[in-house]
Amino acid sequence: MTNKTDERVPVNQILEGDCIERLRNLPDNSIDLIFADPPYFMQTDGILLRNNGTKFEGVEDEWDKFADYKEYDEFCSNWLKECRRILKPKGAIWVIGSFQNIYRLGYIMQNLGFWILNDVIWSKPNAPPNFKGTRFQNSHETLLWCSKSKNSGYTFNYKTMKQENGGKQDSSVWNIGICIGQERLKGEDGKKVHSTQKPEKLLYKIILSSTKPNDIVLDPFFGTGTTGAVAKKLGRNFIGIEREEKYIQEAKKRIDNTNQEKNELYNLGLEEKPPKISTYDLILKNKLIPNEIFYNSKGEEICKILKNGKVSDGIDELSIHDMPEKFIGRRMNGWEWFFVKRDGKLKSINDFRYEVKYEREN
Amino acid sequence: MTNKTDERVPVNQILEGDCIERLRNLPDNSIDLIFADPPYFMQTDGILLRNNGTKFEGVEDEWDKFADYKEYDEFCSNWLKECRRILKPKGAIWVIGSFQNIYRLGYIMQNLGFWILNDVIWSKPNAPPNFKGTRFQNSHETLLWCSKSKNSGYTFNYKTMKQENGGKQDSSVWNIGICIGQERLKGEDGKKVHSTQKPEKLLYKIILSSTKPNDIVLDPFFGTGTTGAVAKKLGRNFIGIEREEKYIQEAKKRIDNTNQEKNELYNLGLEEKPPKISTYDLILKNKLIPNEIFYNSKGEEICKILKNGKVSDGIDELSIHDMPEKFIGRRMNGWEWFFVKRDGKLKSINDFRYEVKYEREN
DNA sequence: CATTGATATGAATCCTACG
DNA sequence: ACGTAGGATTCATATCAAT
Repeated sequence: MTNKTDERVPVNQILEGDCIERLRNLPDNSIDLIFADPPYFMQTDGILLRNNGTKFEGVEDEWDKFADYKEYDEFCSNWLKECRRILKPKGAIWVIGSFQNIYRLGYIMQNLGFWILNDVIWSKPNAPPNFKGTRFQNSHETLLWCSKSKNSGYTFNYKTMKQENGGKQDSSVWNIGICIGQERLKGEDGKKVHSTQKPEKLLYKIILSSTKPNDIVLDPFFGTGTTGAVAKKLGRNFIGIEREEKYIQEAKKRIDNTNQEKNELYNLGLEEKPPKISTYDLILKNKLIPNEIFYNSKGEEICKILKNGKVSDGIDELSIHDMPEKFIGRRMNGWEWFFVKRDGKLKSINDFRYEVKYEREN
Repeated sequence: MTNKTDERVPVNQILEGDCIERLRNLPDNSIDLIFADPPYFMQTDGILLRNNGTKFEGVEDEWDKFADYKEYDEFCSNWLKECRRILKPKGAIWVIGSFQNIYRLGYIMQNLGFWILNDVIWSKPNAPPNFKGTRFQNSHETLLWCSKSKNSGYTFNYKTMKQENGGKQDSSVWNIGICIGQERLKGEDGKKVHSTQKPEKLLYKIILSSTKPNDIVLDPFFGTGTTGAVAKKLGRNFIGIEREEKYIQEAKKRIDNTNQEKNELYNLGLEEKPPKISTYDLILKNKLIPNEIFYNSKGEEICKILKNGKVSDGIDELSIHDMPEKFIGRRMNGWEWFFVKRDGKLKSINDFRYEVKYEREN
């Protein structure tokens, strides 16, 4: 099943030119996810030497220069407004920054109506040290994940991320190394192509957590196309916007050499909701027997199932979700709380819903 | 040696009443460090809560004063302005918040002229989970450490923090558990006094890293006085501002039951600079002999020391810091780079400075 | 081939006291 | 305020040469 496509939305392409102009050409409500890695406005001056006397090559690019906060704020306000316009109602945006700019971005985004879902910390185990010993080593960057507005929906593939995190709920602090080694794109001179290339693992978590297959992921500061490469691997569509020809060529080459990866996880099978089949349906299908006993997970007799699908403890006739409250003081998901006996063993009543679903489909 | 005290500054007391009013009564340029744990703005229900979960009482009966970002921003702008006014020229401020409010705070602080030195992540290994599985577990809070302005000085006890961090430069991500167990204040009913009391370890790192002994640490949202208790332990002075009588009583009791801890680390011996004794002084003291050879650490002959304290390689007469550039291409700390021979063994010229210092003091 | 050591480098608001 | 001289300062990882 593919998403509906809007012919005005040019997917899997890099749009060359000014970020704000290109955004203005995109239609309202057409993008599922935006990842934006804008200039940070680092405000460094002079040169920084390592303790061994070599020069640290930070960001000296023209694209990171702004006159003052006012000019930077205006620039960001403009591209963020366009981003919000083109997002689908249930779309979301991720923005990355560091302490130099992230407080500008967060403030502006809240004022524009974006709703922060999480701020995520990219903790870098291999960040450069503070050579001069003047502050704490700056070993993280910050990501803002926002829905379009306070009450708008959004995609979050909770179970998929839990699985990826070793079975534990994924948290707002991500430990990911900076992009070095083979992954770091280098030119013929052996120097890094882009001064701030992001690691694919970062984009992997972003895209996997908050898109569905075939969604459209837009990156208004595409650079060397990490967003495009990861989107392609995961079976999502991308749109890149980039001004500099040098980066565009590298990105095209990179994405052409990237293939979609076969991995069932990316199709979000873990996110599938249980089949909508009621206890009454299970009785009609002869999965549950009217008046048979419902047990809890410890094998204690709790109540019996009635032929109308409700359960009774001899006093009250309640839904399977309300009955647990009489025993443990709060409502529960009855599908996971109740068991019946089959061949002398406890069997979750939830299993029967999947059996019926399977039988229907085969 | 104690710091100069300003009689208008009431140290080691809790000032009862409205935060901004109390701040207004403090003199300009009188405080070394501020730690602020301000109310944060919960837009979900329109109620303003402290990070410790207690309701924040603004100006009497004006709850809706904080009904939107604008009013919250004004409140923060007001107390932050006062904080900046009362800070000494080389003073600094730490502010803690979460994603709901930290972007307001950071933006306002930058606009007021505060200069961010680091944003520090308090990563909580035992944070409560996201019960509904709707987002990433929010497992961190953010601290902003700022100097009064871009070029103002500040205190950073680099070597002390490096020592505390197992010999490695301390970083901007701090892994500290939330406050539980014995440390957690509980009322007579056995219930916690605060829902999210700050751990002492957090304040310990803040105060130890950025104050000197006897400095004055002000907390305008004092609560139950974690800042005061840790300041006392470390041999620093505190000033608390708190509006609620209940918390003032708890804080007083707590601080009275706290004692200054004896630990040489807190006196910042590690931060001491080498004695200011020149090579010329060492010649006068007969530690160095005019025209003797200076070696590098490999025992190679580099130059000779002249009677005026400069060194000469037969061509140039330079300082001990400039001479290494002729041999390895960059300036070095000559005190650590040069050696002389005594009893046939290499001896660092730096050792002589400590010898002279010791002889002077005894 | 495995191991060791030297070298290179990464979004950086990176010195400070004194005259 | 500004210039100058003194002198303090680095972590993880990849690569490559040497053993």
